[in-house]
Amino acid sequence: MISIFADAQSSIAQIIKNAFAAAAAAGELPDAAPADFVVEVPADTAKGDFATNAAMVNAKAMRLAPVKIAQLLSAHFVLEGTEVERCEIAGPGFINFFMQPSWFGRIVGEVAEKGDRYGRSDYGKGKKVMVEYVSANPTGPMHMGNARGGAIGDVLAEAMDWSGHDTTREFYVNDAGNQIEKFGISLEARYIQQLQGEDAIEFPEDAYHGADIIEHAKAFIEIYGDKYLSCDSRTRKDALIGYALPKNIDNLKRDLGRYRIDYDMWFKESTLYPDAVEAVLKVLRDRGMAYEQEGALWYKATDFGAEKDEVLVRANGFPTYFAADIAYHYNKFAVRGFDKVINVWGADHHGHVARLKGAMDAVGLSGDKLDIVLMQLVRLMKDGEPYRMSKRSGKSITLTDLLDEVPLDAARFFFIMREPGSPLDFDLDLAVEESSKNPVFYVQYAHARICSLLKNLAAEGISPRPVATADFAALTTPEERELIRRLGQLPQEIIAAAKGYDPAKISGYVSDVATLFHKFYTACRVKGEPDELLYPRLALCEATKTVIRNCLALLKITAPEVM
RNA sequence: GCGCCAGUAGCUCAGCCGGAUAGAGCAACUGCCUUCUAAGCAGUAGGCCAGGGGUUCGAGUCCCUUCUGGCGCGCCA
Repeated sequence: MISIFADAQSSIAQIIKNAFAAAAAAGELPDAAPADFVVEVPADTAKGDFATNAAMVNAKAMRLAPVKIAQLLSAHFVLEGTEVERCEIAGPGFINFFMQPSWFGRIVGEVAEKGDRYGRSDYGKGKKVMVEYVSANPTGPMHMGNARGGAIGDVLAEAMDWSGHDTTREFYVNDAGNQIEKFGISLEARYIQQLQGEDAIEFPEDAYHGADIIEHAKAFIEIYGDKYLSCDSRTRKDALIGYALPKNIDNLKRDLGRYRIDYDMWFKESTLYPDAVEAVLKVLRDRGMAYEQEGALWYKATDFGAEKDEVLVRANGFPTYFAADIAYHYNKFAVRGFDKVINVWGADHHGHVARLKGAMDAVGLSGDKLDIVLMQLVRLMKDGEPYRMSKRSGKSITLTDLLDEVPLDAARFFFIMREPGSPLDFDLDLAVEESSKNPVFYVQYAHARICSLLKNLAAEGISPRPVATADFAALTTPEERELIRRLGQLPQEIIAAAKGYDPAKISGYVSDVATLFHKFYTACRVKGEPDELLYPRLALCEATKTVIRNCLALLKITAPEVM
């Protein structure tokens, strides 16, 4: 069972199906399987707790007006023994259902009973899932895109975990290949410049211009001096890389840790060389998916619908990034046995999606098990204008800069508020301002308000106590009913976020709960009410607190008791 | 040129498998604190859902097309 709320939906669906069968048996409706219908929460909740379009979707096939079908169906509804109190036909043919008061009481009871675990489900049935995210180049600090990818991937992984998947969080460390060579060239140039002056060597245009490279060179000189000036370039670069790369990786770990991201695995690309890469190339050759041409080894991407083939091994003998990536994903599936792998990538990598999925098919695995969440890049805004980093100074806004200026809770919430596919403008001015306009404060405020209320009542010797389901019948206002109905949906919302790869569902849901609580708080008092009203309301406050806290825990955002 | 994503209120965005009067936040204006936190609530104003065709009982949602914006199409990663 996922939740009492979900049970109600399926039980209503069953009532409708039974009615279709009964109406058919009575010769009132055609004896055919009814078209798929939905049981959902109506936009206007005054219309009912649930609504179905069952009559409307069948109007055409059954050659009857929607309202007529609705009437025939509702005549066959068997509501005895269910928690549906009544139903009515409305609008163009909707059937609306109203639940019994005890149903609302059971939801509050469910939240209280499950506590910290309310929202968890076994929907994923323990399926082995990996979420790989950020995987920033270890050649420098992380940028805003990494910050967004980090929040999205991390919350997605949490949603997977909460919805019953065996979840692994992974960072792929690109510590090999061309960019590391470029890293070495950059460090070498700065090293020589530091010792012999700017003019001693020209700094390559396509090398890394960041100030962090100079810092590394200086620190390296502190330890080794000019010892590596006279040796050959290869030895010098290797020494510099060997010094700076582990430092950078440690910094990545430190910065992400500060951002509340802890990985289960840091997977190094370098461990794929040479064995895993060669092995996967052999698989491709054996399966006839690779061929030699002009001294390079090519992958027959065209066999999988691509416009052109792809190089696996360059004419100079070095494998491409693509070859390593195939080996890496082969490892994820064939070696480590993941049922599903989700990669969070910047939208600028979308050209890579189809060919990597195709390559999984080509090596005899299934590209369908690999899903890529493409995330539009972040655009920095300042004074209402796009803010571009200075190329000359090489300075750009890093994740560390961001966290120095913006509260962590706000940053995490901000980055997942928008669905991954929408571009995100990050307003630097607003970020620096630590504005209370940020929706995260709104949610946290609701939590703090509940805590304060509970504290005040405790001071008067009143503390929450178990309330019999039947006693929740006292909660009759629309504000109370709407809040409870929404609380009941948490498990499904988390499943929806996991299923749709959309962390924004969680932030949207918890904002909704906060709104409904604030409305309830304005409309209904707790303190000073007679016991038969006070205790059910107190239980509702407790349940709301639990739901908000659980959502914030999932988002890795703090739930303050006082604001 | 080809491909992917997007275009909804002044701004930033929701809108689930096609359904009931198109929603929220910010900005503007008006109310609500002698009673549990006003970082809140209620209300007013603001819309040719980019344009045009089509499918349907019904389209912001599906199909075609045009326009606009972002990104991608390396023996880069």
